[in-house]
Amino acid sequence: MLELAILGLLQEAPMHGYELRKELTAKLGAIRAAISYGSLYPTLRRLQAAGWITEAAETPATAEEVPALTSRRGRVVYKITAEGKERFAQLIAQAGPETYDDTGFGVHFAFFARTDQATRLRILEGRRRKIEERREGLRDVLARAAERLDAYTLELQRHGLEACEREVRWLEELIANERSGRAPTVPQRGTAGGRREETSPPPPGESRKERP
Amino acid sequence: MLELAILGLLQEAPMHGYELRKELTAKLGAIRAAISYGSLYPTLRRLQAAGWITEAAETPATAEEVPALTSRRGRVVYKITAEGKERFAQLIAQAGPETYDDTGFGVHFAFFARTDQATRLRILEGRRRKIEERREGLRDVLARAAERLDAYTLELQRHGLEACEREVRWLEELIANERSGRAPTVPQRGTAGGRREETSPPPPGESRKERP
DNA sequence: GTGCGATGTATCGGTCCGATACATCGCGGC
DNA sequence: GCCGCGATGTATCGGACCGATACATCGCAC
Repeated sequence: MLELAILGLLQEAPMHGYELRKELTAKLGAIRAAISYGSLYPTLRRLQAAGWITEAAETPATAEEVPALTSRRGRVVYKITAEGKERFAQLIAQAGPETYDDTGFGVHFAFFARTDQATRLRILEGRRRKIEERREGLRDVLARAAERLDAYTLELQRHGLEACEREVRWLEELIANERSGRAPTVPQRGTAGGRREETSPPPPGESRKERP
Repeated sequence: MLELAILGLLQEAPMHGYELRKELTAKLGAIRAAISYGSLYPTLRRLQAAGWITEAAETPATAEEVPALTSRRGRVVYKITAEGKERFAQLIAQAGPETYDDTGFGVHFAFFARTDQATRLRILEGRRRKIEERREGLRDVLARAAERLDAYTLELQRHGLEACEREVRWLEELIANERSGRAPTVPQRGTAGGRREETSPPPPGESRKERP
């Protein structure tokens, strides 16, 4: 999952680790907490070893002045390669079971602007199916095992059930939107946000802006 | 987290691994997918090594008949020890930062019936604070970086923001409930569920049923 | 009588996290 | 002048947890 996210971000611009983490946090903030360096750096190394990204160290021109001590560890800028772009396209198009769990779906969704419509639809429907299953599981527990559970556990289930129902509705709207027409904007429900009155969503036709 | 959940469940009744997993899934189904055996069994072993639980193998009386082949691996029933109960009480009362993330909060909440009111309040408020921070982060992104993001990413943030606002409201109600009176039941919003019209929530006074 | 789904225990490789360490840079306060 | 301090920046280590996999038993439907 991290691999996909990094490849996707580096496709927009070359970046160094710290920057990458900030962008990742901004893009995925809705679905997960900030990514840890303990995952980020090893993954970068892995991607580099596989040849999906390359490293372009920022040596400040006059480097041979300071031989060994202090060692001047400049920022390391990472850049996606042609193979990396292929890899990203492959990862974004193929949908395994992990594509539909909370994190996997979130990451895929965050890169929907670079995903073709058929895949978008497939992923949205897969996610809906998964949430519907979770919802049914919760309903079963609530209907069949309610007397075995204490009031707090019950309230937790009720809250979870409501969240499932809400997400299914959200997905329904997105799917309907996707099928006929474009633009992911779900009709304003008056509630959250406040801003974005007329922010006309530019038709996100497939994946414009292929080259940097 | 798994450690806490296992200790909590075993406090209600001795169980073997498979059963434990099912109960875990029923109790925590609202917050996370089914727990993996790849986590469960190693954790059981760890708890056993620490002395929090003991193993009571179900050897069917006539065991010496079959010496080595087929080896008859009966179900292994786990039982919590006195030290384990202490450990549980300690874990449930102390709240580190991990207590407020999605999984940690869910597990703690699921055992609120065995938690004293002061701790319940502390955890609910900590959780609220954390969600409020996440909410502010999302609002910032939406307000300040909206034009940098594509329509799909924006919609993801909007959905996440709404979920945050909803959870804060839920927590507010629980906190208010907790402060004055008892019973975690949030006033019915007509939506989800359908059942539970008059299911009078039995006053879950602190932790009744201490001994099995 | 035989296959097949539920029950049941267990391991292995891999992903990701949290804590920790350490170095540089700009800026405000004394 | 210089000192601390928060932001920037790279990096590792141990541990928690997952997904795939393997294997064995039991009951029952066909």
